[in-house]
Amino acid sequence: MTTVIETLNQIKQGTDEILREEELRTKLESGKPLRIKVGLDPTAPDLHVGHTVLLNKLRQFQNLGHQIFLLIGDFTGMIGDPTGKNITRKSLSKEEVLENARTYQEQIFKILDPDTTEICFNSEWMGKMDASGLIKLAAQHTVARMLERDDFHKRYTKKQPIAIHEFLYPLIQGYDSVELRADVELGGTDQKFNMLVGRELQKHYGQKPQVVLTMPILEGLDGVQKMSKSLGNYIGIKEPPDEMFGKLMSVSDTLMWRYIDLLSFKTSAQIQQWKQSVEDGTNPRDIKVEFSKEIVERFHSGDMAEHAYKQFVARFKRGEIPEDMPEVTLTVETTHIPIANLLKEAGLTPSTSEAMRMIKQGAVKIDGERVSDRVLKIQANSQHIYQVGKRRFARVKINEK
RNA sequence: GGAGGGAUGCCCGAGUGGUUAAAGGGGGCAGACUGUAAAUCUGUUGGCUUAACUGCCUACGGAGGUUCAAAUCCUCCUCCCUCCA
Repeated sequence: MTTVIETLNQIKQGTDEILREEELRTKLESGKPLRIKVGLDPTAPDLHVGHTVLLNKLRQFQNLGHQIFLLIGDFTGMIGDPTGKNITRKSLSKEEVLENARTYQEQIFKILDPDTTEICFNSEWMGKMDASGLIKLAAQHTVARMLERDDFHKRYTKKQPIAIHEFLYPLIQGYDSVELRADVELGGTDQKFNMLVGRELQKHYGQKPQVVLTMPILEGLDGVQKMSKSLGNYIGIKEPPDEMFGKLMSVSDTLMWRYIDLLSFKTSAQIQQWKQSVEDGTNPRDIKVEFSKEIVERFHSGDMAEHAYKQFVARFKRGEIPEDMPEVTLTVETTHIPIANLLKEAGLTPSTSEAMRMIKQGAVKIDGERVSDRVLKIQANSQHIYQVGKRRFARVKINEK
């Protein structure tokens, strides 16, 4: 029989902050399954490894017998979380929201247990709320307190615009906690403010305030901004093994420790040992390989992880041509096609000008042979392997019309 | 309601009539090197085209106008910021 203290310690591991810990303890002591809320943005159905930091924590709660509520913010999606960009998002249609939700489930149940996961939409109650309800809700908070929120504060002091409706976002998110009667809400550290508003609102509506649990946010591949699809610095959990492995390997030697801390299931003793061995002269690359294999195995399989590793070595250490590559067939009007046009048509470069540049820079190879002639014509009825840079390959077949 | 300031390429940001496809930085891409798609150094970074930076097209919030010539001047419009009320 594990004690509440042990459970609490287990939950605390890897978290950024728990507000307030005593309250969580009291809730756990009640012995009842807790209602755990987590909010999701309906616009980005592609989950990346950054999300899994949070999801793994949710899974842990499930393992302890608690109930997860995945709240899809389809109503709040109309506002868009004010992240410093004053772009008004276009609202999604009902169908799009449902479609996105379905994609979410598909991915999320790779980690969560469907039996104790409930999916809900905040349009359910927000769609019904009328203007007077909204005013009542808005009356629960003050402008000064809103401006305490870090990014509002920054924008305000930097004289950047803040639209009134952006203030509604935290209020609605907070109100969701009221509707769900949440005991605990989980989110990234960037959600702290919104989640705290939930506590306030729950008190106003006569509920016990939820415990707010924040998880660290994983930086993207650039090591600076948070991992997100829109910034293109992410590793998606659905990505093919080779791609996933490569991206993990491209993480810088310093950033890799952050990834390991947040994503690896290795014990902290093991991680400590890794750090020590690098200090003693082990090549960080070797640790990165170990770690990358672990992650690829988690989302694919051990065999695929091993295979991805072998491919990686072949391709980047020995400069070999990969096994799989896209096959493209082009049909040309004449007996030949200029190389630059071919590269564009085959999708290896976005434009012919770019193709010209790549040739000039020595990035283009045909069947492994570097191309230096910018005006090279490729004969029709031929098939070759074309390469641009180290990572773009295609087998292109040219037919004459 | 009044007064003033601003909108430039993926992002930030110079540029106030011509040599501006537009300085500089960031990011991206490529090459070299290597221990990896790390780090570092170098190059490159609108599109189509040509033997050739050769020619053409598109571009400085939007629409007009002045001029041989406009990102730069004028008019109107849209959006944003500041101060006053």
